[in-house]
Amino acid sequence: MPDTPPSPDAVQLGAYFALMEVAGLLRHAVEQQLREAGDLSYVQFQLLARLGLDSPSGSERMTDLADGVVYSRSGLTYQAGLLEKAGLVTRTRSADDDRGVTVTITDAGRALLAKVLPGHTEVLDRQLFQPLSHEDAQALADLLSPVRDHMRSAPPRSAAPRRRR
Amino acid sequence: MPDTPPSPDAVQLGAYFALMEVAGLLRHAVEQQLREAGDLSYVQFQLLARLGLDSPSGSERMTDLADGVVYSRSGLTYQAGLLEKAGLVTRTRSADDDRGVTVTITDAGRALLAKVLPGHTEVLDRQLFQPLSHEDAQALADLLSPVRDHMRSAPPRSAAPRRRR
DNA sequence: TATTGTTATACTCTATAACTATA
DNA sequence: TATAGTTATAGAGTATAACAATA
Repeated sequence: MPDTPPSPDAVQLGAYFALMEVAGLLRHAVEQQLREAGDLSYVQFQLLARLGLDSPSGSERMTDLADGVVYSRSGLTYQAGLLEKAGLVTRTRSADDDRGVTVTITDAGRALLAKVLPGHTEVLDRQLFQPLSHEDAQALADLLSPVRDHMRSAPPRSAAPRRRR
Repeated sequence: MPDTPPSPDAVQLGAYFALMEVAGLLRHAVEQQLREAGDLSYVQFQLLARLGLDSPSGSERMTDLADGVVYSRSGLTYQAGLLEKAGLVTRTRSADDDRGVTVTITDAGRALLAKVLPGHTEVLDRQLFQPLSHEDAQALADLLSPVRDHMRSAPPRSAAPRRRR
């Protein structure tokens, strides 16, 4: 009897393709909504949501913001620059480490987030949650949360010239 | 007692953010592997996989290829052009409809797909499936398949000047 | 008239490498 | 010497609109 092969079988491959297609279609849908409702890209929304919803202080360091958004440092600088130019965040030197930069969401940023969220959740309801019961949503979160934690802790070993954190 | 609100609650929002982050991180990881192993973008891999793995004939019309890959027609033309230039697909006028174009994967395309897949599944094992049991993978596929079907049938109502299909 | 696909074009985004400044 | 962030630059990808050809 052969060992259980380590390579994904049909079920795993199916889960993978379904995951990627759903996420891709969903991202496309919410990106349109965000663009129309607030002239935001999805990445910009992610950054604002992280500052405005996840962070108690509304502030985070550039390096910490990069985690989970998976960007090159220059890409984050670019996006933060756009948000700052739009008045949605500010950038100041970090208090404890003079090399660091602290990004803080502004009132305008919070206002835009609040303005955009209702339509955003509408899209989520229509596109993602309509075929899912509340229990399904819970099950989905329970399945994906450990994966997210695993991925965060096991970043793709790239030949990157520099490492984050 | 209030009705169950239609807007996503904390559980739904958590599922949504987990889904998007996992898919984003995973895409980033597989994109690197595809680029190194076969000089393919993820979209190009999706197109080749659809032709080489899903389609029995190895052929599909441009319009059908656009479904599920969520592109503008011009974007699909661009990607198909790249694949054709690389000798991975051919484009011919469709037999039944002279307006249509049939895209067919070549032997070289199948060979590249075969060359790239082992490393691809390695990344999947390491990044996505390590924290998931086989039953978890099955559950994930079962949860997401109906969502995918729903999304395919309910495309984002865009103000697009033209509609697909 | 509607649909299929291509082209031209402009724009957004991302990554690499070089650079500055601080730890 | 290593880390935080910026800048310059180049390349890939995407969308819009105008277009040609066929149904």
